[in-house]
Amino acid sequence: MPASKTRPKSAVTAVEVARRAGVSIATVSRVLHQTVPVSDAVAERVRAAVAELGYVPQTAARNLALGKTTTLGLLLPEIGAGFFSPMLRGIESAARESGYDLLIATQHPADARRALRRPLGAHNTDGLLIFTDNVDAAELGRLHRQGFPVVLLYRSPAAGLPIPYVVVENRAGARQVVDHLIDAHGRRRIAFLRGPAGNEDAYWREQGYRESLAAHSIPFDPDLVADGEFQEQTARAAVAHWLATGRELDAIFAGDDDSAGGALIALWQAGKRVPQDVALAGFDDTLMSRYLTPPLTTVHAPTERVGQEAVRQLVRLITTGHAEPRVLLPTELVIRQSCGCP
Amino acid sequence: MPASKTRPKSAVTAVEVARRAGVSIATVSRVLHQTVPVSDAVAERVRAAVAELGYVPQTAARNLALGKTTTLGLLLPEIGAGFFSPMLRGIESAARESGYDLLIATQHPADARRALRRPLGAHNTDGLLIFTDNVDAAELGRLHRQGFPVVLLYRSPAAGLPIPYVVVENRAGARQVVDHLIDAHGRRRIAFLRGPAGNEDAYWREQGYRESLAAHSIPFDPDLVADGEFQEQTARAAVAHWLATGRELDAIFAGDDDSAGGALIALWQAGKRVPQDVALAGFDDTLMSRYLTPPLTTVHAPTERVGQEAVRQLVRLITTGHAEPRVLLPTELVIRQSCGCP
DNA sequence: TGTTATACTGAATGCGTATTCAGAATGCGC
DNA sequence: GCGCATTCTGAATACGCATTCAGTATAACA
Repeated sequence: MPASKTRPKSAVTAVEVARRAGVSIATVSRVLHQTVPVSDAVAERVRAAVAELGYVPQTAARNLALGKTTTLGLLLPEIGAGFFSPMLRGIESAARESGYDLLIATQHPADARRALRRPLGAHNTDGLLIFTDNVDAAELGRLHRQGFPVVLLYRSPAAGLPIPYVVVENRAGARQVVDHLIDAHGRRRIAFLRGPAGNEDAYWREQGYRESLAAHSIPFDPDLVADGEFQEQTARAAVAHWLATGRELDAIFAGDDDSAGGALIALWQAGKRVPQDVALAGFDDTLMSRYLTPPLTTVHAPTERVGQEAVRQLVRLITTGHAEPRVLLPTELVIRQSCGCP
Repeated sequence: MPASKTRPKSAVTAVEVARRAGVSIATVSRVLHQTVPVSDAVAERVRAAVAELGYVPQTAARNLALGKTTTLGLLLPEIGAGFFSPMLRGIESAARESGYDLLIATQHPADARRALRRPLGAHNTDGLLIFTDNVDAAELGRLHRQGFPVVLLYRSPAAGLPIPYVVVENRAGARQVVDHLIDAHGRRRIAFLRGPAGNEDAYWREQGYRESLAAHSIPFDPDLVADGEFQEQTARAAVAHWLATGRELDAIFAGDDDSAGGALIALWQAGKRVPQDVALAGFDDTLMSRYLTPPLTTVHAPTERVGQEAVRQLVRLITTGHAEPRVLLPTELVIRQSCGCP
């Protein structure tokens, strides 16, 4: 009896249920899964035994026999960053609706050994939702080659890898806010707080920004672009620097709401009025944005839906082998007061 | 070959590694787990085979053989409520450090059938972190009787159940803020926005509030207490009602930051200045609180540490069979401007 | 060189469930 | 009342890993 002392003997097994009901374990299984008709009398006896003993099939054994886990893996860069909350809710609810459990793991930047120790939860889950830039293309390629179901969130796969992904309309959203700043409020010196280099959201938001300027014949001015890194502190410093060096600007489009918050602080500290002196807009529509003073005009990203949609695609991929190659969710301009609207 | 068509044949098993390395599966296992010395030559061959084949032990089989899952279950009432973010981060990081995976589930109020279908992840995890009021005492008792490791978060077990739990110093924290409003700012008509009935945090915060009043010989006035339900909307309505009916008050202690946010909106809409006319304080120190105008004086709840500590205790319980019956984490007064401080 | 201790290794077994395959019980027609 | 089709049911097996038990080769010693 290997490991007999470490294993809790309390667990009720199908054998005991079978003995109690006077049948074989095969019949127990049949009653539980309704796969083959079982005579009423026997079924009733089995059900009674199950109830009395409080029998619950052992997940590990079930997984082994079935060759699947009914579990979805979620790989995040770090947890609890505020931004993830709605996404997590979407993922959790969609997973539950589909009957899947949710296994969460985070991948920290300098944590390569973990990937070695347990390659991304393969064999541990039926599929993987990946939302992190720290999984390199090679790793993704490996998973894909093995036919392991993967869906990417907020990120497209490296060229050539046909891995389904779910993203939001960053470019169009950015285009819309900047258009609004120009068209509705007549701003033309619009600065941009860029996101982290290599970040896809950051890239497309900048594209939208440039596109809007171009459409309004406003020349792109590199002096009006700085790195906000999607971080409050960095953004604050960048804006403070602009103001200290007398940079002329009448609006700021922040790459995300966090950096918008930082910009707001810097503007306030420099005695600039928002939106009178400088109009401000962000991106994401996080919880915080409506609590800022003035409330932040921003672009709503359907984060919760991203989570739901990703789960939906992943489940499709697992069950049917096919999924939408790319799901693009619309963003929506949310007008509050920081842009100058009443 | 049962289920041969549903099971992916791609998975590399220990048998293949063994064959390739010219050894038995026993030796493969020995090399991987370093339990028994293996000659260098053989070990090297095995390691090479593992690398070439990309072998990863099948979790389900491993769990079955070992009788444990190395996974912690987390049961939440609902996910992504902002408040959970830091807690989740604490839980995740602590779990990872201890080498455990994290399985997340939510328990929705009217979801009794789920509890029947799969009783709380027993047989699925090695232990459970429970943070919800929807698990009744009977269910907890059942788990405890089975010897299944459970730790409660932000909640104490029903009387008599010796289940370890982790909570924060609600009473002392509340006492401190109210003391501050009275001592530092001379407020004496201090209203209280109570949390949900039956919620433990809500209960102890009210106790702290009453205690402070009593210590300052201020009579408790039921007219200055209303249900904020820890919700912005409800709190806003309650405060609006107070103001509309001319209730006299010079300060509001909100049971949590969300209701403080609601109170702030109601005060602002009624033309009351904060903190000049009415001082305001909250509880929790959520991300949002420093973005309010004026920044919210509140009580910092060490939410992330609660998560970490709960995991630590749960792991102790799993590995040693014992844990601290009760962990009480300190809160800390965070003074910003909404109370009247400069 | 023979003997014993030592260091490794492989065959066999158990974990608990789902499923297959063949056999037992039941019902039907004649 | 017998044979045959039809339902049901149980024994056996596979899933993949970890472990035990019984070895076999090697080194140490006399």
